[in-house]
Amino acid sequence: MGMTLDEILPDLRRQSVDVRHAETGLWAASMLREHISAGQLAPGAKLSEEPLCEVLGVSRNTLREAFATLAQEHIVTRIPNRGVFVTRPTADDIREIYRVRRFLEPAALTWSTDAKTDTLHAAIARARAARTAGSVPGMASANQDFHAGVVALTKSDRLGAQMTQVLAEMRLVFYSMVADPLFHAPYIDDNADILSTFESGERAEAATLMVDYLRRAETQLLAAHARG
Amino acid sequence: MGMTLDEILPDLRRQSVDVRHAETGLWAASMLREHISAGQLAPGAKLSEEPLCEVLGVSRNTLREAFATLAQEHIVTRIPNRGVFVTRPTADDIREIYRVRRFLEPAALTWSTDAKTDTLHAAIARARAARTAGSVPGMASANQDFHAGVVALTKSDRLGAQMTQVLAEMRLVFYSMVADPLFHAPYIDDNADILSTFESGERAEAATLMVDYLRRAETQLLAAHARG
DNA sequence: GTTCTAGCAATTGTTCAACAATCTGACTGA
DNA sequence: TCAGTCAGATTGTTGAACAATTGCTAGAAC
Repeated sequence: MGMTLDEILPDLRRQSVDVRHAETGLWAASMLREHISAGQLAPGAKLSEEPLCEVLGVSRNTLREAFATLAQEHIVTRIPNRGVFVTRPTADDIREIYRVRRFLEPAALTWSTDAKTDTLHAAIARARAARTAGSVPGMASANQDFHAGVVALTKSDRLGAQMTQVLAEMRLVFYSMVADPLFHAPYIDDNADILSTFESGERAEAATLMVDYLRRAETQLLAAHARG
Repeated sequence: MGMTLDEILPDLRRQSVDVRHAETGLWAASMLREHISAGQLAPGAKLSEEPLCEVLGVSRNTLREAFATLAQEHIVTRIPNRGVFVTRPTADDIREIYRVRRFLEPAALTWSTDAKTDTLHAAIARARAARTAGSVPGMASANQDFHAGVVALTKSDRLGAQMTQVLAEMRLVFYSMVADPLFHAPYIDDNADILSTFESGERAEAATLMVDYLRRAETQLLAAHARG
């Protein structure tokens, strides 16, 4: 973590100057969001204003607009007069994340009017492929796609956005601790079970399975988090 | 709508200068949020930067940070190079609001571990009192308290925040049209039914009643919105 | 009279430079 | 060893400046 921002973020600078006379703040926010989600900016890392302005090629005021956006998404934590840091999730954060998921995902399975499960099947297939290939990031990504897809069944932009946000925080949880590389592996079949139960029309049962799955995952993550 | 900001917002100026060397942007945001929620800034109203800076006693940069916050809450709508306006909810917005509520509220009734219903009873009592007193704002406010209280059963800050946000948008919906003064009156008894069913332990039935209630309310609001 | 266009004024988007407030860390003196 | 204090760095906020965009208006063309 002793690397400078220039070393970590080589290609962050805005290429063309005329990217449009509006939304530079949102552009900067999405840039940072991307790099944080990809793990290039680890939890706890300090985002100093001046170096970041330099790297991004925006002014301090614009950068602060970006910080305001990311802080509201809980991706970044602002400590007054101290600075902005990539959020390092606490045990309470993990509990809150799963609290949200235990309402959102079962609700989607229970009351969604949509039942197009193509993307869900695709996500599971991708997860299985990643498992046989031994790709941990692949499994993690496919797993997130599955659960994002479940909430997408609601057809609600806002619930989808909230889920996206929560899943981004999940990535921070994984980055902030040494998680078991095989964490996702056993859950792939759980997802498949949930999906087939849902497709058979037993929605209440699918929701129950989902709650159960989420409880187990939470417990396991909290244990790993406690270990360090 | 031809009034100037100074006429509408007489007491918005920051009183003491030393309110603390941090969070001025959040302070400005909450100031605007309050006045919008209270209806003193009607949907569609333009929030020009320069006059507002004058009235609030903050700089344009700080005000823009506040705008970024409010825009993310959908309280305010930003049109590039045109300005910031108090959101005027569309029919689609209403549908999205109720889509969110139809997942959040039944989910809270179904899977919340908490069952403390004091605040819910209190809200219903307040609604009834407002009804006999003929106070439309009183009924509206008590009704919102009830439904916010339902989601509060989840004990999740984020779901609570999302509900708060959605209810703020509901206020904008009412402000942006001539709603039937008796809109809330018949729903008070629905709320009471839902609560007693929930307390009897029939959670699934309570959730069903809630979904039904929300569908009826949505339909009625959409009709009113279509009329003008 | 209508439609199109050029150009001007007003407003937003963004940057820059400055200063105030606060934190950090190191140095001091018991 | 341990408080106190003092400079240096960083954040919070401001005001002014300039660039880009929009909307309006006054004519020009038909």
